[in-house]
Amino acid sequence: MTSLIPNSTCTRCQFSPFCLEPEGNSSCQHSVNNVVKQYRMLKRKEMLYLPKNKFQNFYAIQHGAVKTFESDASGKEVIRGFYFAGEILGYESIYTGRQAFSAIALEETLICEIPYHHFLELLQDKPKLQEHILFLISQRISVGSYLNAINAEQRLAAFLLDLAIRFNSAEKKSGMCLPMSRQDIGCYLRLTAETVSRILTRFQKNKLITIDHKHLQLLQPDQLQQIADGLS
Amino acid sequence: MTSLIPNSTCTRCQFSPFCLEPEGNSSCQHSVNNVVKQYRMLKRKEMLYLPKNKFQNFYAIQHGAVKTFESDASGKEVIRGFYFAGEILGYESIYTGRQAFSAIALEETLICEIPYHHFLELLQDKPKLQEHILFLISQRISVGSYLNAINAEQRLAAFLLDLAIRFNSAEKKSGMCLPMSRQDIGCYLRLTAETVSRILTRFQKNKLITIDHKHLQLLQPDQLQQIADGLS
DNA sequence: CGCCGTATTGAGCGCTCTCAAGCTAGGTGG
DNA sequence: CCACCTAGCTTGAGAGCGCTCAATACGGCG
Repeated sequence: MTSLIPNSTCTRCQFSPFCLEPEGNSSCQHSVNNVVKQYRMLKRKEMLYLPKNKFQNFYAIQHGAVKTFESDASGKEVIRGFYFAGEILGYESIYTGRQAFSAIALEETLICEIPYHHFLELLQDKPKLQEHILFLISQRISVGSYLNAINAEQRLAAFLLDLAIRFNSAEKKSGMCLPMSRQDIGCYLRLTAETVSRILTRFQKNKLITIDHKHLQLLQPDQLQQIADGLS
Repeated sequence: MTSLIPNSTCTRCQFSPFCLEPEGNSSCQHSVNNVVKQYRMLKRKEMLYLPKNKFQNFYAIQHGAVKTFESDASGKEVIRGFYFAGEILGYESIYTGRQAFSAIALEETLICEIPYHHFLELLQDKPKLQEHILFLISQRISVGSYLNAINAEQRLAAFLLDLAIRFNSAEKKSGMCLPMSRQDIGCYLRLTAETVSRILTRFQKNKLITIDHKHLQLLQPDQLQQIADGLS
């Protein structure tokens, strides 16, 4: 079992209560709870896992980005989620015991691998942590609730706002670098890449954002929120 | 704290591991774990809780049906979920500590009220139950994944199949009685009531189902599955 | 019986998709 | 350094699905 070396990402990782001592100083000794079995560095487009694989690990993203997807019966790719630094993959696979989807790195990505059985043992030892995992999975249920919005502008505006929240604040000011393609965004939002492109262009014309290939900056988040809420 | 009187629904309730003894006989003594604080009988259209209410309880449905919904910024009702006998409400509210939505009975409904803090205490006492709650919440994440399907027929076919699975098997053979309106189905599936009605009529013409007001029977579930999968 | 909420059915329109044609950026090789 | 290539992105034109609006039918209940 690899010792965890806490770093700047760890402090904003959803799993930090499981890895780090509550009183841990930021000069970062090894973690007390060795829940991380190993690290994995993934190159762009490298698979993290395949569907039907046995579910054995949670994966925490240290840096980088991952998408999960499946192919529907007619072969079309459906994106189920994007995951960024500090976020956890795996919750949705607990109940089947199998990976529900495929997961692939969108850019160079460092992953902490956390065996589920280690994790359960930790919960047994420290029942106080139970509440935290229930908190996290509860949160996961609401991810992407904006996908239900009726029209394309609403969904895309909500998606951009969601990204801004999930990226770290430094990136928010100067602009974010989207790790996924227009196609990916479209698959996630049930739109075509063309529609995504058209609406991004429209948002830019209306001075709501600047978009230059993968570089995105939100100029008027409040206005985007209005659109997301269906108020304009 | 009201003693739980296990009945036929309890055995197929998602929370039975928390209420009933593993070795419990079916002649049904009182439960050993008194997690149920009280029962509540709701009339049709009676509210179970309001949004922003403090999250304090899980609710298990003994019989009946409940819908959760919210009103978007422009005032339109958005249905977030339907819940039937044996299912649990509340998972999505753990992380905010507030009810995310409104919940209302669709028909006469009997509810078991399970205080969250009692529930957590039980988990501390019996850590083996941890795995079960993780299992259940994990399952909850995938509910309604068919909402992402592109077209109306796919979503509605998937919805009907989902209902058939969640209704008990006796009802499946003879047909199910839909507790919700066309409008509700539409709100849930991002369709208008008119579109729901038209497609149900089309399914009936094609001998996939019989539909007579609230009485629904699936004649060709396999064919519906094909439609849900986008294969026809 | 009459009322009212719900469901059905029809006609026309608009949003988003499809298909197709450029365009851009980045990489490769001469 | 530039010509070429490719993948991804943008932009346009036309088509179709599902929405809107409206009229009608149905059923439960007083």
